[in-house]
Amino acid sequence: MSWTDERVELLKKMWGEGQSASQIAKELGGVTRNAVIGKVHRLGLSNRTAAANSSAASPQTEAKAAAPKPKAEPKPKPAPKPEPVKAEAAPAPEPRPVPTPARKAIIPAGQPLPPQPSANEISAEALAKVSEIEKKAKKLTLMDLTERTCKWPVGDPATPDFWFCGLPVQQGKPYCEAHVGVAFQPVNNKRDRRR
DNA sequence: CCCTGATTCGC
DNA sequence: GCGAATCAGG
Repeated sequence: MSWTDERVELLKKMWGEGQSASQIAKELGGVTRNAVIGKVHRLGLSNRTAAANSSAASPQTEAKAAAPKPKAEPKPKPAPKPEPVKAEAAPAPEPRPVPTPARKAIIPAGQPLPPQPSANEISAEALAKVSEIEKKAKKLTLMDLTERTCKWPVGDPATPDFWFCGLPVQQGKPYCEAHVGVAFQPVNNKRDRRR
């Protein structure tokens, strides 16, 4: 793949939007993030992190014209416009989005899969967070899972409505932040006296 | 460990 | 000019 005009433009656009080199590379396809970064530099773009200048007055005259930035593209994460049109059937706000008992042969990565907060009491906070997250879930299928996609199962595996969260996992864990929250809930009241 | 960008340097 | 390898943070 070569840097056609279009590709360069997309690169510029995305870079300007603050997308990471890897994301840009993924979008462009056929190039690695290194290629993207290299190009960015050659294009004279680059460095948005220049704030790392130590107070030390370097001999290098930093004639930096950090001014003309008509770049008025706030492009933040716009308001989450949840469609008023909600699913039908049973959006059943289960108080217990408890995963499914399908973690049998599923889940490739041979991850721990400890969850099942069934008998556990999960904070309403966490639950709310989870249901919230599930809206953003990428709804991956088993085959789409990778070492770094949240493997939290949602729905009934015996149903076509079954999928895995798929959001970026929290480093190390097999789940995303929200799911780690409910999955690895402290084993609290477990230390009941046995005596 | 994963991810980010920055740089180098052979091609 | 290109980008893999490598470097340097987080």
